[in-house]
Amino acid sequence: LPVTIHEVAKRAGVGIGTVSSVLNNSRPVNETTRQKVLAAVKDLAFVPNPSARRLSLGKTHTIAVIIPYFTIASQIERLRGVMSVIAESDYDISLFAVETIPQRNKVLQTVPHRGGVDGLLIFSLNLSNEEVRRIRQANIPTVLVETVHPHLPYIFVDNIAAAQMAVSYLIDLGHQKIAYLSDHRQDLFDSGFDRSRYLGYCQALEMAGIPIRPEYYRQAGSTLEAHQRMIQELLTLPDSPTAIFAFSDEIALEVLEVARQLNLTVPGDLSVVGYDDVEVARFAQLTTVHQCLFESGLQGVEVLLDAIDNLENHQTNGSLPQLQLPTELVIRGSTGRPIQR
Amino acid sequence: LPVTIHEVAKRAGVGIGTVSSVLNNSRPVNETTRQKVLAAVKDLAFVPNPSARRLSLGKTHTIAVIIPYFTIASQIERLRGVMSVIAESDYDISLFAVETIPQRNKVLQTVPHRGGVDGLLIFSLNLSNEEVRRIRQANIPTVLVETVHPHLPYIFVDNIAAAQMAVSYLIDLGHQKIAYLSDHRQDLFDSGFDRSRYLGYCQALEMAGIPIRPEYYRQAGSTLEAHQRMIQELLTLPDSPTAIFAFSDEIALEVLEVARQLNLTVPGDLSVVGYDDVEVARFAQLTTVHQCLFESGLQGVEVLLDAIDNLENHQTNGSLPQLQLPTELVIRGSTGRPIQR
DNA sequence: CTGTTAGCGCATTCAA
DNA sequence: TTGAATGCGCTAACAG
Repeated sequence: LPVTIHEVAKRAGVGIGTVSSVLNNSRPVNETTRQKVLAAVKDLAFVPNPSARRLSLGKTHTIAVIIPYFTIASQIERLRGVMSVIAESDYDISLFAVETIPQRNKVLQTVPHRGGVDGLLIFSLNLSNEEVRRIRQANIPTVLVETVHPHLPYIFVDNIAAAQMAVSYLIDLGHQKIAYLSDHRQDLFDSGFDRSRYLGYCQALEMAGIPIRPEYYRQAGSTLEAHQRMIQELLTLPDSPTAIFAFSDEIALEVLEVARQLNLTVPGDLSVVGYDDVEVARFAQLTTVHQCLFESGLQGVEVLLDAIDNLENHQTNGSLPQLQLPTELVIRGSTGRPIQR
Repeated sequence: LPVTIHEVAKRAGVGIGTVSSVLNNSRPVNETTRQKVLAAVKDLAFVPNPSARRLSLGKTHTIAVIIPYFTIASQIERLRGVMSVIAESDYDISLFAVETIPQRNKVLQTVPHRGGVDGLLIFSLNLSNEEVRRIRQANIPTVLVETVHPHLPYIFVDNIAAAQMAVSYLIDLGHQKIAYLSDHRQDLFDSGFDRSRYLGYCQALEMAGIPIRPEYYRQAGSTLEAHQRMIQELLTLPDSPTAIFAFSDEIALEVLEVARQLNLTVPGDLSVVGYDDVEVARFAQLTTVHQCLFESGLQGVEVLLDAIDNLENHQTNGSLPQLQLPTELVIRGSTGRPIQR
């Protein structure tokens, strides 16, 4: 039932080569015959078969996007950045969300080798050297977003510096008792963000000569209830913190919620800093670390599409694009000077 | 550089037909030669070229998912449902997020006709009869999720009934002054949810003999600030409502926030009901309408994959699967009897 | 049981 | 400027 290039050619009274030429502007065509072809194409509502094009051209016009932590708002924002440039290109997105370790491994083993895509965009996954070796061997352009590897292009945000900036700000406000709230749920794939941010937290404390107190480092519970309980414990410690630096806005908002339940005023009794600057953060008056989420996805595809072009043109660009995106501390109402009690 | 089936055949000392047979179990193969082929495949790390398979089979093994309102948590949850079954199948997902009307129209015109996918899953978009006609003419299996059309299969939630249930619950609690908070941001594509839920709200009031007061119907602002101001206006009305039924959990949470700023107690001064039952709703103790988000996506693909199979086997299943998923009112701490002042 | 051949629909080279 | 022929890599029908 689907109409092919042959039927168009017959209808226009030309050869299939001419039809192809008209459709792709691949060679000059006499204006008269050109119009005949166009008319036939329109009459028959002809659309070239993508599978045939792909086989003939050796190009899929598709990129794979591999995303863990798919439910997290920040990931979606990155993906939106990707889609914003893809929508304007002639590429499609093939989506692979990974939610478990086995799934992660399976996707990473198969997708790069199946030849179903022209390029790979990998979000937030720490790749082993072996995995990177196999990807490079598969000779498929690949760009990392929100994760790094020395042998691959990446778009990255300096989590350590950002965390340090946030905590230093709290210290400058006069806080000495600052806790760090991690979220081990987000570290299912050992992405290392949590470690990086904790490192930045420690560095800031050290620079200020403030000792690091183990009871001020807390991992999130896996259930909402466990999580809430953990926050309560932290806030009702004998020597409870006056400020909290949270792994994410989501966690920070939970802290605000628990603080309310405990009748703690914010920022009077407790200052809270989040991370990500998702939309609700603004509404909740949450001081937070803004990172260029949309932008990171956008830049990621752009680097990837460039890499694909370069591969086609056999341009072996020597240096890998490894970009670092800036972060910014957005100061709102959830932080202030500590009140001495 | 990529290895083809011919090289495998040569290496195994057999014909390409045999290699194909082994790989696809398409016909019986002698166990000895079978092992030889498998060995060659492994040695050469052969992976069949998907483009070639697609062309030969006339099947892309890909489904398109068209999604508006991509940033909304409920959409992501539906998409997760889709991916959960796709991950276990041999299909891939091609993602089309639409954020503007022109984009919506372009995607709806091109994607069904390009032949790049075996099926279409369309979320939350009201299709015109003309658009449906063209889709059916393209003869590509299509399933609607969270929207309906008489001539297409769909997975749907009865918004009217759900809203009516929620508002009736508030009335049963003793509320008479109940407001409905819409979100016109979500209605960029005229999806009609807003209208449906307002209709259910009106029906519940009418059934209870409560007059509908226009000042109790509010549209959300486009900016967060405008939105907040609108909520404030509503809550500080001379004869302000004692209960609010919100279009979504996101809006309901904003109401809770504003109520706090106005020193209104919940549920003492104000009862709030949301819609969607997203994860944070549980944490915020929000009474809300739970709908089967994950499930709706899951069922959507299953119906779609069935439709694709039926198309291949020329089984013209007479009746269109048009399923309605149940909703449930989840009662938490944000609702209670009104306090007479 | 297995090798060979003929498409799948298109882009592109080679003649004309 | 254009038509005809070749190949992309694979599946499936055909013939042995």
